Amino acid sequence: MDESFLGNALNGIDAKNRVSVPSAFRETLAARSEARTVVLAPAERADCLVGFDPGYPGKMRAELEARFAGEYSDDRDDRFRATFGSAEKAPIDDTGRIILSQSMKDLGGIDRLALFWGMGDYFEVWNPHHFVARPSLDPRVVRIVQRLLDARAAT
Amino acid sequence: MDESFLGNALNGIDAKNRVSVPSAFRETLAARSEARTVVLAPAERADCLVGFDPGYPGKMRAELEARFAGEYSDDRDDRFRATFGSAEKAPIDDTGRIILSQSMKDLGGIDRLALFWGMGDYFEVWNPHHFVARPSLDPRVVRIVQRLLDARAAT
DNA sequence: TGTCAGGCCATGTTTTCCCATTGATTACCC
DNA sequence: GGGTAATCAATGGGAAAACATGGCCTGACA
Repeated sequence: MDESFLGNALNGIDAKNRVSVPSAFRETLAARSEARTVVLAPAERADCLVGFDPGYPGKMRAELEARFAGEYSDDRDDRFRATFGSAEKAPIDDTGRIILSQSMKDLGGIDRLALFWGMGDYFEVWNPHHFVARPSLDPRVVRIVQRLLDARAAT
Repeated sequence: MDESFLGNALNGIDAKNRVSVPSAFRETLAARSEARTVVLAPAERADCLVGFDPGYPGKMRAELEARFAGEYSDDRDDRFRATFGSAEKAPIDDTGRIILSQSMKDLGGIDRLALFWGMGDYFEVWNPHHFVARPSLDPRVVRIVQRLLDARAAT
C-alpha cells in the first residue's frame, strides 16, 4: 500500500554484468510480491529501463488495453511488442544482485554504472550520465546525481 | 487534535549525520501512523526539506495520477522522478533520531544545524541561516530563530 | 575438455544498533 | 517556598551488523 519505491542509488556493474539492487528497493519488492524477482523492460519514453515486481505486468496489460480500448492498429501492436517482448525476468540472488543481460544494457544505454531511481509504483534504471544530461529535470535532482558520480570518481 | 505538527526546534547534526526529531513531532507522527518512520523530500518551492508520516507516498501517488489522468508524457515522468526518486524513508531509532543522508542535506541546503518547523499537516526542515535570511517572513518569527541560534552560539 | 554462466563464500567499508553522558525541566517532599 | 530527586530530551562514542562488490568454484553445455 504505502510500499512505494523511494530514493535512489548508484551501483557498479561488474565484468559479469552483475549489479546489486539497492536494499531499499529489495525491501519494497519483497513487500509487493513473494518472488525474489524483478521484471525489467525498456522505458516507453526515456532512454532507460523500468523495473517492477512480477505482479506489475498484469496491471500494465490492463492499462494498455484500456488506453487502446477496442482499437486494433499497428500502433497498438508495436506498443505491445515493445512492452512485453523485450521485457525479462531477472532473479535476485542471495547477495541481492541481478544480471543485466547485454541486450538490457543496450536497451537502457547502460555500460558500467547503473542509477536506480524510485518512481513510486516502479523504478527506473539509468545510465547516470544520460540522467544528468536530461535538461527538463529539477536541477537539484541533477546535482545530487552529479555528486554521486563525483564520489565514485574520487575513489 | 495534536495530530498537527506545531512549534519548532533547532537541533544539531552530528558527524554521522544523525539528528534528533523534536519530541513533539515524534508524538504527532505516532498519532498519525504506526510506523516509527518519517518520509523526507525536497520542498517544491522553497530551499528546504519537508517531512511527513509514511502514509504520504501513497497519497502523493494518487494525487499525481489524478493530476496527469490518462496523460503519459515526459512532463509526467519528470514529475514522478522529482517526487519519488528524491524522497526517502528515514526510520526513527530508539533515541528518537534519524539519519539525514548526504543527498538530503544537499537537497535542503543543510549542513550542521537543522531547524524543524511545524506546518500543520507536515513539517519543514531548514538550514536555520537560510530561514532567517528569507526576507518575506514575519520579523517576529525571524527573531525567534535568531534567538535559538544565539543560544547555541553561546554554549 | 574448454568455456561460460551462475551459485557460493570472502572482504572492506559504511551504516545502525545499543549504551553512556549531559543538561534541562518537572515532580516531589520537607 | 526552596531545595532536591527523578524524568526526559538531546547528543556522543563504540561495537555489531549489513551492504556493495570481488573472487573462486562448481556444473552445464558445446
